[in-house]
Amino acid sequence: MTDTLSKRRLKMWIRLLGVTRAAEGELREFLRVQHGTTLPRFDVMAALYRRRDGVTMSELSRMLLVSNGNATTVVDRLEADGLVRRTPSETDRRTVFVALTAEGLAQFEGLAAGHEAEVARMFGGLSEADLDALTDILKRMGA
Amino acid sequence: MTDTLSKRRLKMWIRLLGVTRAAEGELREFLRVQHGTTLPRFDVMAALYRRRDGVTMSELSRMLLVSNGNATTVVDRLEADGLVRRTPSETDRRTVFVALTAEGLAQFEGLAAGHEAEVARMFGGLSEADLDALTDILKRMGA
DNA sequence: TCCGAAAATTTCAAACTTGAAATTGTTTTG
DNA sequence: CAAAACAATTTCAAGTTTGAAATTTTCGGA
Repeated sequence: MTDTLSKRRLKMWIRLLGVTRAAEGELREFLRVQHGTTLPRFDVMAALYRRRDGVTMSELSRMLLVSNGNATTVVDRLEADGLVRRTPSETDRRTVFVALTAEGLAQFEGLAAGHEAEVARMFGGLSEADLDALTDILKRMGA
Repeated sequence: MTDTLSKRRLKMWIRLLGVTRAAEGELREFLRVQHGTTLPRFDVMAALYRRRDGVTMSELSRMLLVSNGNATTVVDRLEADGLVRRTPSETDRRTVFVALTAEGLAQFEGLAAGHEAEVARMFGGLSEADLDALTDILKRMGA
């Protein structure tokens, strides 16, 4: 007796969640042990590294798929640690731009190589064909 | 100029994380709006539904890939709401078994169908061939 | 047996996260 | 123009999550 299509989608989702959580756990441990930082802090810094000239708080929370309130607290902490800077917009007084400080940029560059190596290690079992197939499917899932 | 293999793995991971977080967000909203509950509560109840005769706290946190302390907190709340029951082991006084109560079982059965439908809806764009390919790759990622 | 290692769970502080409400500012529209 | 609608951010309470430490119990070896 084979599963319904709906049940197969559910099982796939459970497996996807398992893989993702396991990988997140390994990255969290890597960041904690090797660099004394956390995944949410890394995520914010990575987003700011990708958009070097600064993003608004709203853009940031959309990029990371977290709530505005969450972005505020993580940025608060990074700002208190001098890794990130808030700059009010000249043209719209509601808006704030966030960007890495020089110190934040330096710290992130120290993290990024290790992070990439860790990800490559975790998914080292995937061939290039696997990567192609997976990326293609994920693109369609995102749409 | 093509990416290194390592960079391609990183991009795949970022995409994977995005898809997973977006799907989690939709499920969270579904559970909140339609059923007044949360994802962590659902996850615990689903694990207990799958292992109907009960699991230890340690098994539970291993199944969900969360810390022991986290499992304790969520189970505490579910227990206070009468949806879950703790039973001390007869043979090992360190061990506690957790199981759904009748009320918890009934509530979960009301949730599960909607949850499955929601997952099926989110991933409706995937063909059976996609599901096969994805499941195969995810299995190898887990190992 | 007795003791130290290991195991199961809880406790705890700190951080993270959400979603709603509050605040402040901008834009649209009657 | 004034008011209402809309937008960006922060604040807040409640819940979630982690990782380490504490507690209790079991187990293995001298």
